[in-house]
Amino acid sequence: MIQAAQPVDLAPKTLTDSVYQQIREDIIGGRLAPETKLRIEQLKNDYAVGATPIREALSRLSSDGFVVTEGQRGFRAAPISVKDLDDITNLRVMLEREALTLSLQLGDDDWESRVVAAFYQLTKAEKNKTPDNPEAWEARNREFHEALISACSSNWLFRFYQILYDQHKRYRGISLSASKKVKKPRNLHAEHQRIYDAAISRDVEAICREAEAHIRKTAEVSRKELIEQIEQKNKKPAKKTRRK
Amino acid sequence: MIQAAQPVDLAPKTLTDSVYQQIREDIIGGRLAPETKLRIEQLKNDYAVGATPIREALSRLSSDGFVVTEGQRGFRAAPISVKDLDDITNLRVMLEREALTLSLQLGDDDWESRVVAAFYQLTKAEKNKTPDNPEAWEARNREFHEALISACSSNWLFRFYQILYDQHKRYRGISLSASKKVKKPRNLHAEHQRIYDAAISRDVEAICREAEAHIRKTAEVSRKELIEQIEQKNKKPAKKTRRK
DNA sequence: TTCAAGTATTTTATCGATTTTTTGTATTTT
DNA sequence: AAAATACAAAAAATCGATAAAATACTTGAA
Repeated sequence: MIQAAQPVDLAPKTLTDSVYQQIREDIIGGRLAPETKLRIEQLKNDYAVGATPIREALSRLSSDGFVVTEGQRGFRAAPISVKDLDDITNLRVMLEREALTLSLQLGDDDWESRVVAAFYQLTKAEKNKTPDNPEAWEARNREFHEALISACSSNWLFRFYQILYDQHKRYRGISLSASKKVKKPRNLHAEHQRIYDAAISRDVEAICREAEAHIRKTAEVSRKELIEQIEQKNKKPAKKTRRK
Repeated sequence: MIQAAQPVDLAPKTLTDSVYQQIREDIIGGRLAPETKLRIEQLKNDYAVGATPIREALSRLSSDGFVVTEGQRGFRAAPISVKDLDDITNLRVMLEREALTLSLQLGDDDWESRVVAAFYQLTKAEKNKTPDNPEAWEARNREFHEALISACSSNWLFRFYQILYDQHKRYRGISLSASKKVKKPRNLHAEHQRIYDAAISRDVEAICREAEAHIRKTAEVSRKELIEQIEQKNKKPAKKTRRK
C-alpha cells in the first residue's frame, strides 16, 4: 500500500539513460543555459555517443519540460521566465500541501522512520556545510522532502511533484550559477526543523503552513535574482554568443 | 496574460510526431492492450517507419506514463490497475477544481466566448449522436473541458491536467473496447449543462461540485468494468496469447 | 523427470551514412 | 534600395546495418 521513496534511477543501465541524466543535470544546474540550441552533432561530441541516444534523451526531456522541440528545427533548452517560476511555485505549493496532508494521515511507523532518518542526515549535512560540494546538501534536501510525502500513496502526485521539484531546482541553479554574490544564508535548518516537528506530531495544519512558507521563501530568492538577470540582459542588449 | 487553448498539435510535422500520436492513440483507445510488449521490429512494420522514430516516440510516451521501459528489455504498454485509476481520478479532480476556480476568477470575454462556442458544439454532437464515430464526440468533449480551464493562466496545471485527462480516457477506452454490452446512457448532457451554467454565472462552488461529480461518475463506470475484467481474467488464467 | 549448463536465436541498443528540410547568402528584378 | 528568388551550406530526421544483451532452446547429467 505504502509507496517507497523511489530515488531517480541511480543505475543508468543504458547509454540513453546516462545521457538523459547528464543533460538533465546540466540543464538543471544551469550549465546548459535556457534557450541554448542543442545541436545533435555538438552533443554527440560532448557526451561521446551516437545520435540515437542523444535524440532519445532529448525526446524524454521534452516531455519533462526541460527541453522544447520545434517542428523540424531541432531541440533547445526550455526558456525561463518569471511567470513560469511563479507558475511552478504555486502548483508545487498546492501539490506539496496535498501530498503532505495525505502522508500525515496515512504514514505508518515505516514512514516515520524514513522521515527521522532523512531529517538526521539533512541536519548533519547542514551542520558541516562544506560549500565546496553543494550537491551533497542538495541530495539530502531532496531526500528529506521526498521522505515526507512518501506515504501519500499517490504515484501520480509523487511524479508531478518530482517534476516541479526539479523545475524549481533549475531556477535555483540558474540563479546561483549566474550570481557569484554571497548570500546571507537563511536559517534553513530552522525551517526544516519546524516542518519536521509538524510531521512527527502529525499536525497537518502546521506542516502545510511551514512547507508553503519554506517553498515560497526559496522561490523568492530565485525570483529576485532572475529579475535582476533579465534587467542586466536588457541593458547590454543582443550580445549574441556564438561558439565555433 | 490569458493562455489560449492549445489543442494537441494537429499537424505532425515530423515522422516521430506522427508515430507518437498514433501509438498514443492506440494505447489510449485500447488497441494496444496494457502490458503488451512493444517490439521495435513489429512496430516498424505496423507504422512503416524506421527504428529511430519508433524509439523516439516510445521514449516520449514513457515520460508521459503510457509506456514503461525496463532496463535493456525494451518497451511495453503501461499496466493498469484499479489503484492507478483511483489515483488518476482523485488527482484529476483536484487539478480540475483548482483550474476551474482560477478560470472563473480570471476568465475574460474571450474565454467566455470559447466556452460558449465549445458548449454549443458539444451539445450539437450530443444531439445527433452517431454511435459510429464516438471520436467526434470525444473531441468535442475534450474541447469543452479544455475551454473551461483555458483561462487558468497556469501552463503547468494545464499540462498535468491534459496528461491525466488522457490517462483517464485510456481507462474509458479499455472498458469500452473490452465490454460490448450496451450501456444505459447517462444523461451526460444534463451534467454538462450544469457545468456550463455554473461557468457562465461564475459560480465557483457550483462548478467544482458539478465537475467533480461528473468526473467521479465517469470514473465509476470504468472502475466497475475494470474490476469485472480483472475477475474474468482470473477465472480463465494465463491464456498467453502469442503471435508468430 | 527435473534441473542445470551451454548454445542458438531473438531482440534491443547503438552507430555511420543518406535523405530531407531549413537557414543563410548572393543575385536578380522592380 | 527593397523585395523576391534562387542557390549553397548547415542541420535535422531518418534509415539500414552492426554489436551487445536477453531469452529460448537443447542437451546432458542426477
